[in-house]
Amino acid sequence: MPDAHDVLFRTLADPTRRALFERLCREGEKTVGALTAQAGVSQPVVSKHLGILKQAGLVRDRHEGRQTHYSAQLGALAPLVDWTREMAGFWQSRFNALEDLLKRMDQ
Amino acid sequence: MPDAHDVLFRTLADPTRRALFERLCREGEKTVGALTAQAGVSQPVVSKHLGILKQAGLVRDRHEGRQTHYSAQLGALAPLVDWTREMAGFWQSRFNALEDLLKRMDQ
DNA sequence: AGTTTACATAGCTCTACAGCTATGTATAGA
DNA sequence: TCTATACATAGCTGTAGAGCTATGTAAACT
Repeated sequence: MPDAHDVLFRTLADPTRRALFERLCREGEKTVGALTAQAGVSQPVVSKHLGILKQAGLVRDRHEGRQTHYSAQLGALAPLVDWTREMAGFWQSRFNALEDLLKRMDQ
Repeated sequence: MPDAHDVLFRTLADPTRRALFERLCREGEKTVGALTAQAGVSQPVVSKHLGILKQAGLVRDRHEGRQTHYSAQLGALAPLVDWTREMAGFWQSRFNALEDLLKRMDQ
């Protein structure tokens, strides 16, 4: 039974799938057709990726007639942020190459 | 040519490899032997994973006699943090399920 | 009812890669 | 120098999964 980090990393590791998620983040809700038009892969492949993103909790779907609208669920990224913070935390007292990183995280 | 995000996500997607990186973050510098003893896979596999982590910039190696000491390079996680922040940014004006996330990121 | 459109599912192939064992290389010790 | 130790590399096998085409399902339109 893979943990939350596992699912997130594995889901986002595929470039095509990550690109779909990024588009949904940037441009908001999109239909499968609209996503397919720019994805560079076939419609079944897009549907499959969206299914995997949905399983990971990264997207929601909304049915409207025969269209399905997908949208990103940003909250699902929380475990990833936590993991990064945790790794950074372990290191906090060791090096200072991480100052850059912490500056980024704290904005 | 895969970009930095691609390399990071793909590198961290493997559980065995991510576990190695996590141990190096938690416990600091370790030899290949010490890592192998707890990894649950053979020594060549550990060496291979460490090589991949090194290529991704996530670890450094230091040779001392016939031992090789590996240590985590936290700075390499920066692109991942930036990516997450970017995705969050795109959404900032859309939903507020992300308030949780931003709270975490800003500490 | 029949057709078209939108998406999902099924079934296949092919490649990437994680794991193994065996071997190579280099350092430490006898 | 000969052996033992520590790690890296080579070569192989098995499997997960990303892509495809073909087909299924369901809604809109005529």
